[in-house]
This record gives sequence, structure tokens and C-alpha cells, in this order.
Amino acid sequence: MATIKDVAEYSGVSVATVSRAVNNSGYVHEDTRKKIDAAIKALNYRPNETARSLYNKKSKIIGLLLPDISNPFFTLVARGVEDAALQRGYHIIIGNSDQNVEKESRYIETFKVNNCAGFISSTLQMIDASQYISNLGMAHVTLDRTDDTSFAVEADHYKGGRLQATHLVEQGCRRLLVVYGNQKFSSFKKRFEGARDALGEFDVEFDAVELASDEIDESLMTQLADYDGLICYNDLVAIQLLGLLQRYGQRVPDDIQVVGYDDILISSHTYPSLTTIHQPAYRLGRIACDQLIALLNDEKIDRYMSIDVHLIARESTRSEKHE
Amino acid sequence: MATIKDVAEYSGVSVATVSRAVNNSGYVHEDTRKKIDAAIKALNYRPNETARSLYNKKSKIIGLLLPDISNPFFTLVARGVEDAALQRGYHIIIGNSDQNVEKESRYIETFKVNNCAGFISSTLQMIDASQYISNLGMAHVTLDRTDDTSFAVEADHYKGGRLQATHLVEQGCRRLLVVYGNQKFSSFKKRFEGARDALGEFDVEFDAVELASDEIDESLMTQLADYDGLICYNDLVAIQLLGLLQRYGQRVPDDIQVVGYDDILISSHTYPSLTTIHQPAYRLGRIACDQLIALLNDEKIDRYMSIDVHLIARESTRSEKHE
DNA sequence: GTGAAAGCGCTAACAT
DNA sequence: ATGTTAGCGCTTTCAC
Repeated sequence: MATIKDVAEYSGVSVATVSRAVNNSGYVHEDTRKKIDAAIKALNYRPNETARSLYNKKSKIIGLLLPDISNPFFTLVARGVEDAALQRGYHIIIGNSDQNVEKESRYIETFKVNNCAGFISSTLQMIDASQYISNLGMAHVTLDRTDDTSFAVEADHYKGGRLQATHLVEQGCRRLLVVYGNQKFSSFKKRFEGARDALGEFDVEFDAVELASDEIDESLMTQLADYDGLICYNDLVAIQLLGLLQRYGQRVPDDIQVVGYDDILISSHTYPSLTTIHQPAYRLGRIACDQLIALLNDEKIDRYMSIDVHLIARESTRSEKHE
Repeated sequence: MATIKDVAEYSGVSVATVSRAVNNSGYVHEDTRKKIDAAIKALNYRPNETARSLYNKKSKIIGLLLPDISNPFFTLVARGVEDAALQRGYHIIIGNSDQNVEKESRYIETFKVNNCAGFISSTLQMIDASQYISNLGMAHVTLDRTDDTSFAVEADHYKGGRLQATHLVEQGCRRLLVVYGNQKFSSFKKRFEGARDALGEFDVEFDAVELASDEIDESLMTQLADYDGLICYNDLVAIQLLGLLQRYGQRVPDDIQVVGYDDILISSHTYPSLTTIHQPAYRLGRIACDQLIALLNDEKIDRYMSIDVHLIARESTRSEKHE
């Protein structure tokens, strides 16, 4: 691979001039610029980013720390981040924390020692996370799962929860089960609170149960039979429940209605298709990335951004008009 | 962030000695090692990987070029690669090519200028790809979508195709539709060939049609009604078709049986759950990564590895025993 | 066993 | 407008 020195020799100027030409910094005569461009093309020169980032103490790489990329929601977030990054000349390195504090800090360390410009995370479980990060001196934006101290971008989960509940009540449900996720995550917590508050206002009876996606099996059926509506904290769980219910002869939405959360791609393809809350995962990723880059450029950004969500009515609830 | 120089001063030795201690290269007295370890701990020193990779001309980062991480299959592959990499002290930077030649080469270039140790790809559409890569002097392993010139790891798609066809015929199908994917990808090509050959041997009638996942809508129903079995080139398509069929009153598996390919997570949760070919996506990723790292360590590896696949019988076909 | 010094490829003073 | 040079943090000869 050709280096800047090769280009300098080939075009008969110094490396400083080449550097100036490449970076459009400082003066460089039109004629010499032409010579340099020719040399670059002839030698197929590309600046070595490692050397650049060693000097600058910042690379053009953004870290992205996700709980688990196997979840289609985060996969879309990642695409959003990547596309936004690419547009501005950055690249991303992805890490899965698996909700594991040790992996988390290992990744943050990795980002640091690789001179990442900053990172986006949606999973900080570390205590004193923001303290730790600011010590590291890295730019940081929090996504979807928020704490109160960092820059944050998230969907309006409280509203999402309210929408789930409201829709089901409007479609006639009177005996609901709210299936909620791990409450230590702000996103799940707010969804639950939204649903709970709305249900309270409607004065509709409901039970609530925490359910991890790997805990779903036939043993649930006895409970499920009691309800005429299910509010699920994400689509993955909703789809599993949908399968389970049908396998045991329950008709959806006639016997029981189901609403999910996320609007992952598959949710519109199942039968019945899933009524759900659409969160703009891709857009969330883009925005978080744009925010981070703004931060890197010392632009002022909002400390907190809330992104709107809306309900998409499909076949798993009784609403007339489907999309 | 503390540098090697800080550690050297703190422990009263030279940077060279610290470097030797950190890397376990060359001699360093037990006592001085102790002092250095203490200094490292006190200063919370971590070697700057950028500086290392500038010197070594190789970073501890592996590039991973995927067609689209939104596809759950590739998502699992990525997890496999990541986990394997992590175990050996590497990290990954992921790029989505979106089947786009330009993005492809941009990413490969990115890998190069960031001193990536090597990369894994499952999507090279560039002409002369292997030529181009070997010019770059990067280690490279091809995954799932193979050409003949690189090191390659892939599942046995021909067998997978045969299994799909054989199963459907055994379950009584006599009029099949093979829904196949873009034949320029070896993986889809081999699946189709396997199914076609098996069907030929059984002397069973079939039609074949190429179908992208965004081309699926009601207009297909007139065609679909003619068949008693559907062989799909992946689960995503199979699930969409499953939904479509049911929405139009076809009973699966009574009227028509469906078999998918990939065994993504969701396939066991739909109703009816999907009979499919299990490809070990995670393991594929791990193996590809292990191969690449072996390559980097100048170990001898097989030029081509074929990984076994098997059929998982579920509710979308008539087999008695489900998993 | 340890240290001095060169150099990986680049950028940014500073001098000219 | 261009060149010289120091230095980013590290590893590795090569002396001692």
C-alpha cells in the first residue's frame, strides 16, 4: 500500500504538501495539486487511518453497544446508525453486551483503546456508568434505554404503553393481562406504566406478569384462558404467545386480542398479523448517530430527545380498518 | 489515559522494558515485572491499540461484510463471528453491503485503511474479487456465498435442497412449487439444484418461480392454489407465504404443506410452526472466524469446509412427530 | 536483564 | 506556497 511519502516522492513535493492537498488544509498551488492528484491516482494512495487516528487521538470509528443484535429491533437500530455514520465518513464497530456488565465494560474499553471517536449504547447496567464514561473522555449517546445523566434518544414508551391499552379497551377488552419486561430497563418500565395508567383511567381490570421470552410454554395456557386481551412488551413475545394461543384452540382476535410492541418486520407477515406499536428503530439509530457526531463537532444538541410512536392496527385485534 | 511512558516513569524503568513485560516478549526480571504490574494497576494503563497497529501494520480487528444484517440469519452469523473473535482477543467491524458492489468495495477499503487483520464476507459481487483482495494482501474467508477461489465455509445447501424436496414428497405432496432465490448466489443456487434433482428422482411434478421477499402479495394466490406443497428458499419468505395462504383460507398443512430454509428463531413460534432446514448460522460464523484467525497465524486450513444441515419437522408439514 | 533510539504513516507548527 | 521537523504511543533491533 502506498504511503504519503511515496506520493510525495512521485510528485516531487514534500509530505507536508501532500497532506495539505489531501486534507484541503492550508495553501497548495493549483499546479502542484494536479501533480499530487495524479500521483495519488497512479499509486492508488489511501491515507492510513491508523496513523491519522494515532496523531489525532480520535478515529473515524463509532462504537455501538447493543444488548443483543439477535433482536430484530436492535438490528434495525444498527442499520440506522451505520447508514448515518457512513454518510459522514464514519464507520461502526458493534458489540453485544448480552446484558452482562463485564462485557459492557470490556467493550467500552475496546472503544477507548481503539481511539473510537465516541459511542452509542442502549444497555448500560454498570453502576456509575456516566461517571466512568466521562472519565474516559468519550462522547456518548444513550439509545432507547435511558439513564438521566447522558445525552439520550428514545421513543415515547409511556405513550406507547397507553396506546396499547387504549386500543384494546376500545376494541372491547374487559379483562386484560399485561405481559411486561424486565423493569430495570427504562423502556420496558415506561411501557408498563403507560399501559397501567391508561387502564386505571378506563377502570378496566387487569393482571400483570413479567415474562422473559424463554419462559413461554404450554404451562401458561391455563392462565391465558382467563383473559380477553394481552398487552405484550415486544413483538417477539407477542408472536410466541399468538402461536401458543392458536395451538391451544383460542381464536385471535375473536376469543382474545393481542397487541405487541416494536413493529418488527415479521409482525406484518404472521397470521393473524400483529397489531403493534411502531417504534421507528431505524430512525432512532440515525438520530442517535447524528447526535453523537454533532457532539463530536462541538455543536449544541438536546440533552434528551423523545421520538413519537403510533399504533398499527392489524388482524390480532378487532379493529375494522387494517393497514 | 496513561501511556507506556507514564508507566515507565512511574516504575523507574524504560519504555522498552515495560513493553517487554506487557507483551511477555524478551527478558524481564521478576522484581521489575512486579514494579511494572503495580504501576499498570495504579495508573490504569491499557496499551493504545492504534499505536500498536500502526507499528504492526495489523490491528486486532476483523472486518465482517454481510449482505444485510436485518436478515436474522446473518445476525446469528455475526454473533458467531463476534464470539469467536472475542475469545481470541479480536473485535469486529460490521459492514452491510446491501448487495451493492460499490458499498462492498468501500467497505473492503475501509477494512484495509484501518489495518484490519483480515475479513470475512458473504457477499462478494465484485468481478475479480479474489484478485482484488489478494492485491490488498488481506486474509480473507468467504462465508455462505462462495466463489471458488477463496477460503470458504458454507452449509451443505445442495443437501438442504434435497431434504426439503424429499420431506414434502414423503408427506404426500404430488404437485410442488419451488420458490427460489436469486441464482447468482451460490447458496440459493445449490438449494434449488438439490430440490430439483431430488424431485426429478422421485418423478414428481413441480413448477419453479423466483420470488424476492418484497414481491409477495395477494396477486400470488391464484397461482398458489394449484399446489399441495411449497419449497421456499428461506424462512422469511416461507413465513410470509404461510400468512398469505391462511389469510385466503388455505389450511396448512392439510391443503398445502410448506417447508422453509434457515431455521431462524421465529420459525418455531409461528402458527403453524415452520418445517425447515436447520443451518447452523452461529456455528458457521464461529468456524469462519476461527479459520480466518488460523490463517492469520499461518496455520494450514482447509480451502473449503462444508457444514452439515438437517431438516426440522414442524407443523407446516404433515409429519407425525414434531420436535 | 535493560535502555536508547529508530520508525510505523500521518498532521501541524514553524520556518522559509 | 512549500519544506523541515517533531511527535502521536508503541515495538523492536541493537548495544551494553
